Amino acid sequence: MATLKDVAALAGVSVKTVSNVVNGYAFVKPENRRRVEEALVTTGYRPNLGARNLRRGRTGFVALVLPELVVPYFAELAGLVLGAAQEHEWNVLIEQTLGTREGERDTLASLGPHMIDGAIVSPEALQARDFGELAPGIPVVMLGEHSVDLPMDHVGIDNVEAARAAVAHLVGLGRTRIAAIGAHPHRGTAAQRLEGYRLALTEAGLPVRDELVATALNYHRRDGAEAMTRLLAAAEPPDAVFCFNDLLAVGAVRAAVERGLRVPADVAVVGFDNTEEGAYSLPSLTTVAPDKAAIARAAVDLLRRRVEDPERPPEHVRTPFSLEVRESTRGDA
Amino acid sequence: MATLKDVAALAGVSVKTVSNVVNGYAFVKPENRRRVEEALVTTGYRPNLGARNLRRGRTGFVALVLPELVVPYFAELAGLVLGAAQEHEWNVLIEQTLGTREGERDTLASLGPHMIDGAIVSPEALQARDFGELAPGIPVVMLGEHSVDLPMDHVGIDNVEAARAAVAHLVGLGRTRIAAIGAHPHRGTAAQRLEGYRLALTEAGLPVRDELVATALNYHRRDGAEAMTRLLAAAEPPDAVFCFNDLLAVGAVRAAVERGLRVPADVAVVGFDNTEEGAYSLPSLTTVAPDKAAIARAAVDLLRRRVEDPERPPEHVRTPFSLEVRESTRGDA
DNA sequence: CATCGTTGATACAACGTTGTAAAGCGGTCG
DNA sequence: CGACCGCTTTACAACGTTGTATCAACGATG
Repeated sequence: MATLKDVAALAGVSVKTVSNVVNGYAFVKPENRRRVEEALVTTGYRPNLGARNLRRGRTGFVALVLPELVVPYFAELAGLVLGAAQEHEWNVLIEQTLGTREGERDTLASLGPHMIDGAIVSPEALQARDFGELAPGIPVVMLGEHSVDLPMDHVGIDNVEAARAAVAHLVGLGRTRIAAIGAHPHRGTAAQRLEGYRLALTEAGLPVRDELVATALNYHRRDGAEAMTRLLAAAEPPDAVFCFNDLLAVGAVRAAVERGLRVPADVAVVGFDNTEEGAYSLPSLTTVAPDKAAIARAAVDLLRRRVEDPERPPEHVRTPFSLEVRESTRGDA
Repeated sequence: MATLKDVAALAGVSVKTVSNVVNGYAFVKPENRRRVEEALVTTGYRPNLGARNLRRGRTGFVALVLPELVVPYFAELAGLVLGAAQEHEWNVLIEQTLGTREGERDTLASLGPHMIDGAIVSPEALQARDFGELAPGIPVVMLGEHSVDLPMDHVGIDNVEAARAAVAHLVGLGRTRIAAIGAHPHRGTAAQRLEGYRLALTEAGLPVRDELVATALNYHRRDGAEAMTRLLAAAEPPDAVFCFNDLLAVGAVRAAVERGLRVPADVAVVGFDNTEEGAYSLPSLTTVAPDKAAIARAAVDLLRRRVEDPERPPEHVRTPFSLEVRESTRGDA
């Protein structure tokens, strides 16, 4: 591997002059610049980023900390963050926490204060406030969970509003026994979506029944199917279900169909996340569609600004969402 | 951020002694060791990996280069590679090439010979042999494409055999007009799966008809739907389809259903990759199931061995696969 | 008692890069 | 003609870590 020293020797100049050429320093005699550039090519020089970063104090790496890549929402988001980071010449280190508190702690602890310039974190089990302690001094942007009182940068949609819109849509279809799947004891976003659900019901003059709220400890397809099965076993089963993510919805649809029900005729289903999978499933899923590209862009941008100025006041960015109405709530499925 | 120097000052020993304690060097007086360990805790010392790696020549990073994370197969695989790498104390840097030749070139070039100890690459557009030129000296393990003549480590299933098994299954159901979706001018795996398809047909005494082989330039759901639509528009439409991945299969199923056909009664569908999505779709997908965990483990393991001994002869690891039979080819959907 | 090996600690250099300070050069101005 | 300025280049130190060499103290061995 060629180093600056090798290039300098070949071009007959000092190491620093080569460094200057590489970094675009203005005052280099054209003759020398030419010679150096030639030497750069013939040696195939590539800067040693480790050394450069040691000197500069920046590493050029950001961590993206998320629960699991098998969840399409996170996979899609990760892809977009990768793209957005690339534009800022950042490399992205993806860490999976598997949603456990330990996983999230270990990840942040082992990441260390050195190898990354900052982190974009999608917390699940871990309380947001833990991050300040675990990763002191590391610029962190939070995704998803919305806790205005915390002094951290944050990007996300208005979960209460989004859930409300989704349930209002079901109300508009004339459904009266509307269930929710995805309640969770510790997840902030779950609490918010549940609140939106309750709000929408109350506004429509419908009762909020506890037996129509199903808990899901994970947000996988299996959990959606299990929750739906429980709901359908009740004396008065729901005629509509609002699921807190698309995977739960896919599982719920499958469970309903396996019991011989028609979607949406017998039970309408709404998901959340607008994953591609939901657009092609049978029936295709009506879903809350957050602007994932906007989230990715905002997160990377926020992180960049935070790295540049650690003292700036924390910012909360609300990204837009829309409701994508498809077959799972439309008549013509 | 505390450095070795700070810890040394606090403990009243030299920097090197602290380094020795940190690295588990045996001969340190118990008294000093105690003092150092205490100082390590109170300062909250974390090693600067950049500096350590600069010195050691290893970085502790591996790159995972793949087309796109929105493709569930790659997302699932990435998750497994992350886990396997963690066991070897490697951090994983995920790079998306978007399947373009430029993307793959740029990625490898920019990764540089310095920041990573090695790379696990799932090539798509790029020819395998280009890698030797682009990333000279970087240990690389290839995934998926199987080209025995290349002197590189490689992990993958036997694509010809797998495709043959899938098509043989359709033959066994009594289907006679079996189509294939996913032919591709440049992809090695596509060629192999096509070969397996042809083999199975020939073995069954069925003709191989060109009009039943549909090309797909990408392997997304949309491409599967489009290809299926083309196939169904023919004078004699197929009664079964073998798709080269699950996404194509999902799209194909959707297109068939939209035209009023029943799956599998009118047309049976087989996918490839055994993504979770296919297990929950309606109907659930019969699919070729590669052992993804085995692939991930083998790839990381191969890379570790290659890093340790760059001179060892290249190895080709065949991982097992099975055929997961589900509703899309079974009667009871 | 000289020699040796073991245990324990340290100084120094080096990894490859870049910021700082400074110096060499030529020209212009007072 | 000396001072000063702008351009160009360089030597040096430093980022934080670890390998090598060295040194000191000590007990055991010949």
